[in-house]
Amino acid sequence: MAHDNETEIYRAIKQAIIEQKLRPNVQLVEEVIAESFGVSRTPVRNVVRRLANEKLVVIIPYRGAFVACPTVVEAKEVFEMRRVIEAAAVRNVCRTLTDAQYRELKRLLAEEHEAQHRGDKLGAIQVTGDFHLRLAEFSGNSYYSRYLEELLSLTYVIMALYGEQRMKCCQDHEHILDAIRERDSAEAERLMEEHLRELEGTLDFKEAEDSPRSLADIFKNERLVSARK
Amino acid sequence: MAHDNETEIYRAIKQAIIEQKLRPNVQLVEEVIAESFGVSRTPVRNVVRRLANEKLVVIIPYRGAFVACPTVVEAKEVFEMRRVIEAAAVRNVCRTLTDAQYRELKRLLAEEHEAQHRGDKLGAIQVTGDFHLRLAEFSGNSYYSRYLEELLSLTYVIMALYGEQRMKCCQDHEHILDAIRERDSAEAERLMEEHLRELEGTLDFKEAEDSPRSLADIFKNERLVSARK
DNA sequence: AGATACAAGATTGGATACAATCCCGAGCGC
DNA sequence: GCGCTCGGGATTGTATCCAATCTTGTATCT
Repeated sequence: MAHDNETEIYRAIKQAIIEQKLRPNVQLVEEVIAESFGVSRTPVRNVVRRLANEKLVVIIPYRGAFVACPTVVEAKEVFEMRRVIEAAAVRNVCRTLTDAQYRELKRLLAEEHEAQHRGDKLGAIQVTGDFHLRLAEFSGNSYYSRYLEELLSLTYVIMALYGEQRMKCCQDHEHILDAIRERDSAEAERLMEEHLRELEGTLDFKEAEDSPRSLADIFKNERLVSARK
Repeated sequence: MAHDNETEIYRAIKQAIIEQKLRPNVQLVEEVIAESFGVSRTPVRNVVRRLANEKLVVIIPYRGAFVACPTVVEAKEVFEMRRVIEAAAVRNVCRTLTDAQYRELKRLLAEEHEAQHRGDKLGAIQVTGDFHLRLAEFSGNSYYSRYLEELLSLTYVIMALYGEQRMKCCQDHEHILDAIRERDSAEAERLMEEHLRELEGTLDFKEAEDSPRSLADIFKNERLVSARK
């Protein structure tokens, strides 16, 4: 597979969702995507279905595929799962981290710091995600990275929906990496969970509690408003 | 979606793999499956791709789809992941178990006991899986059940490959359920991890260490055999 | 005026036809 | 006899075509 068409389309759509070029609830019309990539609908369909499996888009039969719009409950599920998986992953990494891996993680933190310094929020978020993902990859169990990749994509969408844009977790990451370096798995795990809890804590679920999730919800609210008048 | 064709095909293939009617490394020829279901290749392709995402089959481009044949390393990854996920799930269940849920789990244990008593190994294994899956569903976080369903299917294949056929975990399950009933989350978690470790321990990785993993390996062995003659 | 029935447009879902790729064996040259 | 090349058969991958379904706009009836 020299350079796979489907993979290319997959990455492009996923990236567009992550970068918020494709906002939640936006419809992904197969033919439009197909034309813009110069292929037929078939591979696009495959990619969309794959994204649906990862819960990044929602398919409504005979209606279309829409960028997912996670509810507050779903968002909390994602973060809980991340805590479970990443805590276990970081425990593993404490046992196995090599010097080369440490340097790479250190490099990512530097990148993150730099991106944050020059105000590149999108870049900072991406690098942050890469840090977590790389950590999971270093855990020596492919499932950690497989599942985390899915959860990370959803995290991006969730942060776009409910998040403040300022991130201040650079310190957290350094502390985690230090603990790993010291082989202190209990502390590393604790820091990781705390870090993810903080990240979840920066989200504003209150205000967006009744953010329109589906069109039906929008109509429901409309009716209530006019009934009250 | 009254009764979805694709879901039906998906369940059938998955069930066949679980029941070992489709053994590891067997090729899933799209047209054959399509004909036996009276549909075209299109929905079959979708199902096969989905199974590939779940690592239950492996797709080799322009060659075909084959029932997965997990290596020893992959098998250990699956069990490690199950420990992480199910430990967390059972912790949650300790906080939220209702009477109705308890009765259902109790009923599953009775079914398991009965199936084991009449020597229905396949049925016992299935019910055992249902117990674990139901537990995950009761955890209140859909990701536990989503991921566990995937890991369970792979567990079936792994046990078919490396497993002794006798299972003796009925007691384990009852102890776990008791601990949950007592709201003793630490104990329940410990028992669950121990149970999964025991299950992994019954597998015989040594003997099957060099079991053929891919078709290429099979062919390689064939050649060696004929070369030896 | 409001509601309902119907038709047109748009989009997806599935079937079919064709192209691309791989495996394998026969034939050829050395 | 051995290796290489080329062609046949099988299977997957992609494009295209038609059917099924949903949405929306319009006309008609009350």
